[in-house]
Amino acid sequence: MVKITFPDNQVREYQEGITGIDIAKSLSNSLAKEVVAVTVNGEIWDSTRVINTDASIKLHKFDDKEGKHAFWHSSAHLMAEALELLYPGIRFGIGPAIENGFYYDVDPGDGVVITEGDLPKIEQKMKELVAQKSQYLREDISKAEVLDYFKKKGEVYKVELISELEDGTITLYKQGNFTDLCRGPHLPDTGHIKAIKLLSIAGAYWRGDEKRKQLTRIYGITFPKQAMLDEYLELLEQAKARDHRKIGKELELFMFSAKVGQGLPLWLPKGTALRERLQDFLKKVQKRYGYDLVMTPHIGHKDLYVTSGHYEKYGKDSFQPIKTPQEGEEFMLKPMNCPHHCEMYKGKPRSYKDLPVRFAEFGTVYRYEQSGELHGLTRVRGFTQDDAHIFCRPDQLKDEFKKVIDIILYIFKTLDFPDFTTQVSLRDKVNREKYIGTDENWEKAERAIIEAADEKGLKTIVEYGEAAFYGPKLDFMVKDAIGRSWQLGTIQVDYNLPERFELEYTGSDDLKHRPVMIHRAPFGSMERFVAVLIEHTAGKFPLWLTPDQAIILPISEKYHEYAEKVLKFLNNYDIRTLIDTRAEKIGKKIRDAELKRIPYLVIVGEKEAGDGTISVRKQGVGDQGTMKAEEFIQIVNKEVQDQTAELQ
RNA sequence: GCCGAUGUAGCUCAGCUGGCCAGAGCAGCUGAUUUGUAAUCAGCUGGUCGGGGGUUCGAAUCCCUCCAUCGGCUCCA
Repeated sequence: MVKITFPDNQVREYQEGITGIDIAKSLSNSLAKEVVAVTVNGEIWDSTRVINTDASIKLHKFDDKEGKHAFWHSSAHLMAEALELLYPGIRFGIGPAIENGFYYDVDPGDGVVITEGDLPKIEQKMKELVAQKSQYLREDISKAEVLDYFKKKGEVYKVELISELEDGTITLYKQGNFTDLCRGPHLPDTGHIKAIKLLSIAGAYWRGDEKRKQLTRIYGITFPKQAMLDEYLELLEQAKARDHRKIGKELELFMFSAKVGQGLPLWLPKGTALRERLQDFLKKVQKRYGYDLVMTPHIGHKDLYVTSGHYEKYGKDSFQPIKTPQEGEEFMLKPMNCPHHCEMYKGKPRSYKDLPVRFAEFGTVYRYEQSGELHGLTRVRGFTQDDAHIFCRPDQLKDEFKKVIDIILYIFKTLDFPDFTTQVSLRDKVNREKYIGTDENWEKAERAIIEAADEKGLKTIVEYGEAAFYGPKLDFMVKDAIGRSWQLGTIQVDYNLPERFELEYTGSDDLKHRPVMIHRAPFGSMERFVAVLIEHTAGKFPLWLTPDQAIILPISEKYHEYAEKVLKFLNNYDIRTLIDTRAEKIGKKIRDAELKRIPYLVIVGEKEAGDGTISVRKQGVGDQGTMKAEEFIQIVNKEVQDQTAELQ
């Protein structure tokens, strides 16, 4: 007998040779049908693998992370089996489970191209294989034998992978006629995979190396129930409907022009109004936190970036320098604001009493992003950072860091991003040559960040090796309304630039000291943030931010005069109001205003003109009844105040 | 930059196994209607079929090339 300990510490005895599935069966038959994997003493196993010792276990269904992983990984194998049947001679790279589904990188062979049009056919073949309910069989085989097997098959990618594994036994999984190198775990059989959707196809370099062969990556997702797939596809539809590129066009917020150049956003009047309002908001917050607003030009002398080190690191891949016609002096489009700010810091002698110095700038920068990487407003070649650089004494670092965290938390709160995660990026534990600065400084900075985050109650993930070469950082990822994560704000400690620019302050000891720099951008960039805000709100911006707060809809031309009066009145009270005087029926005007996501629709007709009132309709909600314009102004002001409460 | 796909009116899309003057809906304009909470009716305007080159008697349709967009890869100060 073996003793099996369950997650709730309950212990039961079973026969030796029992499997996860058997244990599940002993609890309930329905559970047994759903179990896809089992954690045994901390290791994830197939639910069909025999347990011969005492063990603590946890059963996994599709609804937990481990279960999904096994499910999708098995699905990747299933797809591979289908591909091998459809494309004889196909070679396989890797086929992992990912956050939403799985993919497999394949080399279809010379001259063979798999396109999206082929996906239904592959899906169909997978469904046929599901019907066969082939078991996933685990085998331990010696490395030499496995190598031999894959070599004979001509699986060059697998051979490469196996060669790098340690000697000894290697596990293979086999289902039907398909055998793959794999650690597992896998489903008991293919019959579990009830719903299949292959989503897209893309090129992917073998082992992520652009110098190596580009394989074909096929993305798919599967579920144990058709209804779950339908739900997932529905979510994708929703995401599509929220696409900031689509909404940005519809609401006339921004546009692109091939003639102006790719990746160079043009902010239309409505988008500009939105962005200006966001910037005003930030300016106000930053002013309160002791920032000084500065402005610097869009270009800078090449030497500036040679000094900062950026020229060496990024110069080759940037927009190339422009030259003055007479002297041939080289200037670069500003790729970041910090070097300018460093020069401003150097503009006069600084005393320890002056620190921290905080320079904030909505600085527009230009970076040569690879053409394939451009994406709406989230990845562009010209963008405006909500940038600031704090120059402080080392002893002020932690406090300054905490203040920046405060700003970011406040911004997230005001803009209604309640759900976010943070990541502390530290030096690599082993490989330390790539970092500049002394060990002492690094340790100080890393400790400052961790403590600051901790004291602010942030739950952080710590990632080693993710720090920038010049210092550790703290990144903020927000979750949007439909659960997607977006990387936004960042706070970075920098020992590099103060060194390179030889920044100094005079200490109380009358000696020269080197300040520490903090780079921080709560939004990252205005472009990126507006994109995230659009996707988060689906274009229904909060009242205080939205370009147009209300629109007056006269029932007919007869009430235009009264409507104009109301318009003037509302605008006088700073309610951003439009009017729709088209010869359309009220239903049409309402529809169009709703589609434009205008928060309040003000309807005026005979009744309202008669007794000097307005009829208010709230976007997405409906009729709010009749009231005096004064009353409406109060409602709007109250809502704006509530949304920006702590700002007052 | 790489792989694959796409590019037809301001927008969404049809036509694309080569062949009557390239179509529809919405938007726009004009007129009628004077309207009560998500699309009033009629008429009209509008297109170098992404640009260039080629094949052909004939190209939106086939080929080449460039540009842009989309999905990924790589990159991201």
